[in-house]
Amino acid sequence: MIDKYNPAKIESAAQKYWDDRQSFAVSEDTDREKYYCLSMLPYPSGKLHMGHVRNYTIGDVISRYQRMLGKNVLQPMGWDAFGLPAENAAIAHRTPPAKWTTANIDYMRTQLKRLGFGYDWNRELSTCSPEYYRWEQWFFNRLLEKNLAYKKMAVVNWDPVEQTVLANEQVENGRGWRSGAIVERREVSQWFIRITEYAEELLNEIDHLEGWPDAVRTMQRNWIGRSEGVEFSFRVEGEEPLEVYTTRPDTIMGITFISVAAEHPLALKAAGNNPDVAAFVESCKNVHATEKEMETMEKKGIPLGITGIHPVSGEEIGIWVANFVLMEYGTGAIMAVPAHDQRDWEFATKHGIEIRPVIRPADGSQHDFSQSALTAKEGITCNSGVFDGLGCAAACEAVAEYLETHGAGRKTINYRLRDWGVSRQRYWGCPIPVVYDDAGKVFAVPDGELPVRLPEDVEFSGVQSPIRNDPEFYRTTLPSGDRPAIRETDTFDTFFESSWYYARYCCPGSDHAMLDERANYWLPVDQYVGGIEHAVLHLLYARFFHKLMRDAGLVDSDEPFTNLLCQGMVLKDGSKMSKSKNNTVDPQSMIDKYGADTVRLFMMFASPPEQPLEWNDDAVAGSFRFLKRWWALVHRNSEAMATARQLSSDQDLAAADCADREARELRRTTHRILEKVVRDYQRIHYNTVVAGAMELLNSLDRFDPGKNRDCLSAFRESMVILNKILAPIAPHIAHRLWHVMGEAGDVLDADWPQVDRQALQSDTLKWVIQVNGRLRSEIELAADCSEQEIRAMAVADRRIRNFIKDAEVRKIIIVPAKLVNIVI
RNA sequence: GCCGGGGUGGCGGAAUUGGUAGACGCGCCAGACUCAAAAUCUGGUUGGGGCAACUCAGUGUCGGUUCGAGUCCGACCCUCGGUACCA
Repeated sequence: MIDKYNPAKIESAAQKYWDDRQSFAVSEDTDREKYYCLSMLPYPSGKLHMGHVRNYTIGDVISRYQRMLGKNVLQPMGWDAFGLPAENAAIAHRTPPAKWTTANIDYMRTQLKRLGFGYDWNRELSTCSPEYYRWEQWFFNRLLEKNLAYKKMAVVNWDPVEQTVLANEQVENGRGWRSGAIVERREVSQWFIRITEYAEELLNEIDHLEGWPDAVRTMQRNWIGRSEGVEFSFRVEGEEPLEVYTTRPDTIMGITFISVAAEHPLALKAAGNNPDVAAFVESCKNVHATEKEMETMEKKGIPLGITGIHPVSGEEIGIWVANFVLMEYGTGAIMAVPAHDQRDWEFATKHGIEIRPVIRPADGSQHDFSQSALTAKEGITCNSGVFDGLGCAAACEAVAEYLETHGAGRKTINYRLRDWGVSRQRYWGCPIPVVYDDAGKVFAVPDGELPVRLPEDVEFSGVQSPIRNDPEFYRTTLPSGDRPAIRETDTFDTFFESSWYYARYCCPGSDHAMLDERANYWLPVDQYVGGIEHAVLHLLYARFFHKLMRDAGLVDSDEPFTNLLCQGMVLKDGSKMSKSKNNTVDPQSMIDKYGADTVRLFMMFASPPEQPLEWNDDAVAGSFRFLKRWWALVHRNSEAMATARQLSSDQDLAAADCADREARELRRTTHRILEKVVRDYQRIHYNTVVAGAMELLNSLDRFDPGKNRDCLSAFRESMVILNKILAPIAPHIAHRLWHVMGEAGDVLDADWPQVDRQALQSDTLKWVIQVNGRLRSEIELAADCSEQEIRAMAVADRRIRNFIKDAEVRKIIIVPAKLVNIVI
């Protein structure tokens, strides 16, 4: 009677085995090639969801495969533990955020261990621990020293009922998510990091990130949003010159009005004298439009009653305030050319402003300016005086040069990217380590006094950050110690923590430095695995932080992540699993029912890692069935395996020239599959790896190893290969069956199998015969047939003769070892 | 609008550089075992026609290149994701 496959039992035994031996603890070893495989760390929300399981299984398969290739593999895990949900839970359950977070971490850690992921738990970190965030505060001091961190006023979402700042995600249709009150835009002084200083490098380096998906690279390029143009000014009577930015200086002679943003100083000043303008400016302030509304929003505006002088023509141009001009981009003011910009065209048409064409199509065709603007940057300038008759590119140059020589403007490069605002008016985050004197002057907290600890034993009744009302926290003294000071009560954006954790994993226990020399052994990360939702923010901030750390002498690489894999979503019934859709499947219930190996196997088998995965309960049962069949096969043949081991040493296997036809056949199948599996492991196409393993199991199931010695050793060889190719995906059962088969050591550290090219050779070849490119017949010929013989045999085939009949054979194409195409 | 994926059986998905379309699995059908069912095993399973050998059609649509196209080129349709009054 064979032992029944009992996943719960063998999985906990395997996990204990690895744990006792510290199988996944690694250290620096310059003799071996290192491989750093990293999965994005989870937010400890309570329990794992299927997206986590998929993400971490992919990472674990990569890690275990790389280990079998002989590399020194680091795979760490930790917790992105600061954040808003802890505060919400605190209010709902009257538990301090720290307690709630720690309990979640403890539970989720047991879940990760239950899934058998090969993490080096000695490196585990939690971003909410003072040992972690003190280095973040220390690094902030370095940024302050370099003037890469600064304070300025910035607009926030303010909930007037709750008297608190809201994150963008907490604003729903312009209202606070909890209070339902209309959200106001309020200016608050906040900390910023100068990411724009690195915009050029962040953009240029994208070209070299060849191991990243194109989608992510494109998104980052668009996010940085570099554009080349010209900045110039209009003289305004009694005012400072009005600066505008344009990417189309070639259309400068077509300007018929100027627009400024509602927050622009000229608009605010005009609002002081003109109630209509004031009303308009006010109406713009309260619009917190959703994307959909933005799309269809009407172009509204009102004249300010002042004019600017055109820098070339000297013409007086009316200045308007318009709702579609953004204060945050460029100079907050634009030159408007309705003939060649669609928004300006719509605005001019509505307000009866002149549309003055200054570009005509290069092909001589006519454009109907009463219908739309001519926006293509291909054409010839006209009605433009000295700039007439130029192509757009040449005209841009000419205008830029004119403005420069006349002192009215200059070429500039503009970025859409803004400096990174890192202040959050929240409790559950890393305290920003500064204090203020009574005049509001900023003082850094000296390195020696770090960390500024976040009090964890807090009463969380209302919505306000408890430290704002906690004098014990905010009352302090200046670094000099001689005067009272007020401590900053804002905390860092949690993206701050997740921007450098990958480096900290390399230096566990380092309590004298943020990073030490170990970081340069492991970095950069060879393979990063995570969700596409982090394509821009997290991945851009982490790249930025890496460059900051490089320039602070902490790391010597330019980029943190060499290869990036973004796994697809987990779907159920065609849509993303989510609580709101009530279509979630709890991973824990699946693990309890089938075991970790089945869940891992199904996840890898159901679709390629980068594609979405459709959850299917029946198919999970199919994966379980496969593992049971494998289990039974190994146990059924354990005696044969023992005999095979006695008969043949490894050398015999490698040199096996198998006289037996069936043994040769099995070896051919095995090595054909192995060749494919090796390619698919490298391509990270695990679904076809599993398909290959299933095919191999099907062959082994039908094979009789007892026939003779050749069969026995071919069988053992194939069984060993099957175990090895499944080991990264279903590691527990592989571990157990490796020992059942009596193989030495752990499969975890077994060598990756080599394809035996000789085994792929065959005495005969199957040829596909086509007539005019359509499959018509097949023949099997000796492998050493000459081309002439192949030709003759193909034409002589019964079915082929039937197709050729008396038609003339014009050509015969032979694809070596594959097919013959007869053209008639 | 722009950018990036993706359209292949009843379903999830396979198919190096153009070379046997549908690997592998799920589901379904039939059979074996069983008093019966479950489990397990064996066989079948793209659609149409035919008793069969066989034959015709077929990878979103239309056209093209080629001895040969799921794969390459052109135009279009659908779908998923991202993103935007960015001047």
